[in-house]
Amino acid sequence: MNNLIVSLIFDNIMNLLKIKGANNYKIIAYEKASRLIRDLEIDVAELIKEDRLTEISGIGEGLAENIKEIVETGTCQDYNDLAKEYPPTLISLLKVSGVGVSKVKQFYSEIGIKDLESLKEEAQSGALSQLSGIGPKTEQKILESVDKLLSEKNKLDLGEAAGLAYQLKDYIKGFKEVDSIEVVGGIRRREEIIDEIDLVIVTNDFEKTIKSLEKLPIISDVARLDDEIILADTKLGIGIKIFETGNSLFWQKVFWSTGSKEYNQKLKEIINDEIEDKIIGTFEDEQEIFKFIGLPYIIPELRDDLESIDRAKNHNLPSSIELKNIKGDLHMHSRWSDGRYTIEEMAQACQQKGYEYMAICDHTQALTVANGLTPDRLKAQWEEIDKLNETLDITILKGAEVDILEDRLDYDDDILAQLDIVIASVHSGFNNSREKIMGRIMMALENPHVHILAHPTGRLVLGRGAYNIDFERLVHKAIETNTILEINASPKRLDLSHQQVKLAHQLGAKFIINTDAHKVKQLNNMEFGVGVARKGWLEKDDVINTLRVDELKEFLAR
DNA sequence: GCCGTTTTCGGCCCGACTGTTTTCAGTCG
Repeated sequence: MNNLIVSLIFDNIMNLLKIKGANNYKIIAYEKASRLIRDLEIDVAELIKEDRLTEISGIGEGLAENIKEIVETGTCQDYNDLAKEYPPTLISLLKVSGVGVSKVKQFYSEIGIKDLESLKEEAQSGALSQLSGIGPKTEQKILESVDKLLSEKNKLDLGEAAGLAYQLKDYIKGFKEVDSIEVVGGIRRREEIIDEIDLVIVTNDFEKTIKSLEKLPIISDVARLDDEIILADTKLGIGIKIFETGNSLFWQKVFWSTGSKEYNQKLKEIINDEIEDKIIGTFEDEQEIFKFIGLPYIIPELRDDLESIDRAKNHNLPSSIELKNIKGDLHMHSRWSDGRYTIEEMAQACQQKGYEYMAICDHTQALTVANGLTPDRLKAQWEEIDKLNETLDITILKGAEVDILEDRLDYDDDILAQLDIVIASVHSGFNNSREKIMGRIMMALENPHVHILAHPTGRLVLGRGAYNIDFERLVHKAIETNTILEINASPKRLDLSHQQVKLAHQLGAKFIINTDAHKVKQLNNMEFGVGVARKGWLEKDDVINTLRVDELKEFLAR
């Protein structure tokens, strides 16, 4: 539980150092350390105990001292000093689109703007465009972005929220007085944006549990709402709601706190009073509750889609795809472009997951910022893949994530024809007109060598809207050209969304679930992609990376 | 702030493109 708070404070230090205008390498050092600590498999407290912090490359004496201080006290002097100089609320301004360090400094020093609220006021009054370098267009753009950020305040994407929730679950599980705990609510339903972490616990000492929670550095405040509910605030902004219940009612509580409000209302309509009165016995699991009320089991992912209740009544629910059905991951990067691990390291990790196959799809030459591969470097990469295929117990496919440029793909057809798998995607011109961006995507879909359209809409969860696309037209073209639509499993993308998956599925599209991993750890994001597929009513056969390796090869050779 | 030494300092370093503004800050994977 310590890693998250260390990472958070280092992020804050990094941002305040940027605003202060500190040495860039110092900033990079904090940024890197924050990432290292966040991705660490074990708790930093363990490393401190064994005096091994500085064994991590990137953590020196100075950072190690700060880490120790944070683990002991929840903060560190370096951060406190910076926070005295610059209000930490300034960091939120850096997220505003069109605003960087220099504008934050300008806003703060010239008109005292120190948070999103005051920036909104000044932009609304027109005071912003009076400053040098800011015109009415920038002011308007800032205002729009600030409104969006304010509406997203204290919300996290599914990946961050679930990461925190799982850590909390593990931590609370260790309390002696706690018998059972489960993550429920939006995280269990696999909502893409989470505004509250919901947990159900069975504890025989409510007060003691609250006291233990208060000790956690990531938690800023714990309060008791009533006999059954604990509310807590976190330093990540998101709130936590903990439902306390007795042992005999644990699964009922899990059941009722998983569905959305509207969903539970509709469910109650079909559960008559007589049955409801009887749902007080002890159940072994949720399956038993569904059996008791006379419905087939409805997966948590569908418990905000009212249609699933009607379909359940008619015994017409899908046989939803499961994580264990996934046989391989076909979109990941290596050090050849902007990934952080070698092909061998990625392959070993995929092997450990029990995958039969994987594909390395590094970026192509136009994406210079991501060290995209020229055809010559691509061919050199093939030699490495050939060698690994001889020794490893997993099939590595040769692929590329080819950039969809203005009027062509980033590799010629003769190169594309030699690849096992071709993924096409847009990484430029996000603001193209509908006509232009659709023309580019249509061109890619029509290319016979392209198997997959990756992150088809370009949206970022809590970050950026989709390109200006005509989604149904895109789907129809994908079906016509036998191109697979990607469900990008990165919780920052979840692109397609579950609503789009449901629609495209109805239209007849086929899908693939890929992680787009740039690091070994991101291969774990597959569960979030599968969540989108389940929310989108998909079954195993709708998703091509559930095929066995020989079936997949046959499919790709088409 | 970290690292690696020709061991106590010097090197580390995305960069082309966009858009609004009038010279440069912000953006992208």
